[in-house]
Amino acid sequence: MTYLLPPLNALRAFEAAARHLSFKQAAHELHVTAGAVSQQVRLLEERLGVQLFERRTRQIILTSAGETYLARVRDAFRCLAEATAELKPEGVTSLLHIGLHASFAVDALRARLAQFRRAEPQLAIRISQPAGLHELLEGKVDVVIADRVQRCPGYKCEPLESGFLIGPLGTADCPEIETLRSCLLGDVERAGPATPRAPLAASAAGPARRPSKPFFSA
Amino acid sequence: MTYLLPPLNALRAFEAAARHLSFKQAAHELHVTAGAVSQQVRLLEERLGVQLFERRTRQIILTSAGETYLARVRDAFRCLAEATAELKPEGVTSLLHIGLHASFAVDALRARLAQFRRAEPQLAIRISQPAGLHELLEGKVDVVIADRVQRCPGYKCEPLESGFLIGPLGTADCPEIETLRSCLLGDVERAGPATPRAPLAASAAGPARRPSKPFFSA
DNA sequence: TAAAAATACTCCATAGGTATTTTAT
DNA sequence: ATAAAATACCTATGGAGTATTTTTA
Repeated sequence: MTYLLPPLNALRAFEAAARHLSFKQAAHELHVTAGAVSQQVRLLEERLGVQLFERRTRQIILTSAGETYLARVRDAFRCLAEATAELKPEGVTSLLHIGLHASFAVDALRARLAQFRRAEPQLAIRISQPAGLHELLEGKVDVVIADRVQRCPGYKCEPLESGFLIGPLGTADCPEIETLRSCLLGDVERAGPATPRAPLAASAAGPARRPSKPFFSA
Repeated sequence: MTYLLPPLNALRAFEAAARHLSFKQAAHELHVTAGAVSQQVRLLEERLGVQLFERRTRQIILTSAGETYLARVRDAFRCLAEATAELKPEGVTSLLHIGLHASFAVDALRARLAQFRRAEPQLAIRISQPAGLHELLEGKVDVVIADRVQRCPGYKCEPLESGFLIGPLGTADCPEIETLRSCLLGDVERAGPATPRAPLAASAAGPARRPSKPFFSA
């Protein structure tokens, strides 16, 4: 009972491209370049030996094979996404993974994060720096703290004193993130003795491209 | 409508490991080492923030979370595998991708392959060398010609004059492969003028680990 | 000419290998 | 003593970036 599967990452590229009928838009969604999507799709087509798209100038359209394939691939992905989403409740956000944009000094946030820890003592916290929208999108972190934001469709983006807290839309499910925001804003009363509030350091560094390493180090 | 998916390759490792309840067996199925599977599963668990296996000595067992997850992941994979399998008929084996083990000289097979081309003139053929079970399992080639075979569960393995032709079990669906085997054996009459038969060169080189490059070069 | 896709490189992050350690049978 | 899994370290491949070309609206 061993499944014979095509390259799964290429499938993702195909699915996104087919949904948007555009390599460029797919690339935007996946946070990669159009060239990467083009490559992956071509790879998939070669592997399958089936043409999935018909390339017109400035547009792509699905072949009939591509159309039927899309439907089924999409079902499978939805299935995986749902299964994954429903898996979490098991450990009901016992770990909050916070991503910090490169432009933030961890030290400057230390006091406020300590406050947050006291407010949510049962919650484990992990900090990763640098982190950007990438990491959020890929599920590597649960929230990102950044100074500036370009575009984050599908995400909730709330202003802080200086910077923004970007998290998943369905924050209703995750009150801890609201608490985090409160702590970062400073208007938390119920959280132990008031600590002197260090100002948020927000220097304007270039956007961090990739996380250097510290993900999942522990 | 953008899906949030965990690393898909790690999912494959998990699925195989969960099915076998063994990293080692899973590694064998996936043609990687046990360490690789171990890494991938750990990565997945960290990413999900959920323990999927309980590690005992010399064995692993699924946590309840892992069990429910397995069921759904397996469904999704089956869905993908079926969709992919049913996709081919569209282009009804218009391209046969033949993998050649490193120990075979392409030149020695040239005459017989030419015979095969004449026998199946409508069929496009691609040759890749070196190729091993890997490439077959991963779908990079449709058949492999090798001199020796260790273990290939789930594959049809037929002897040639010298060496073996290894292909998918359901060869009933693919008469072309049978024709190929006939040509390689030499007992083909209906295929044009008889050509002098070059003997199969089968030197015993070490097993080729990875394909150097020529896959999908055209 | 503009805009999207194809293409040809270059690079690096990560998947995977090797070797070693751990642990319970 | 053995066999499976964990782990550390290193290598190499595949995926992604940049730059360029192609094509037609």
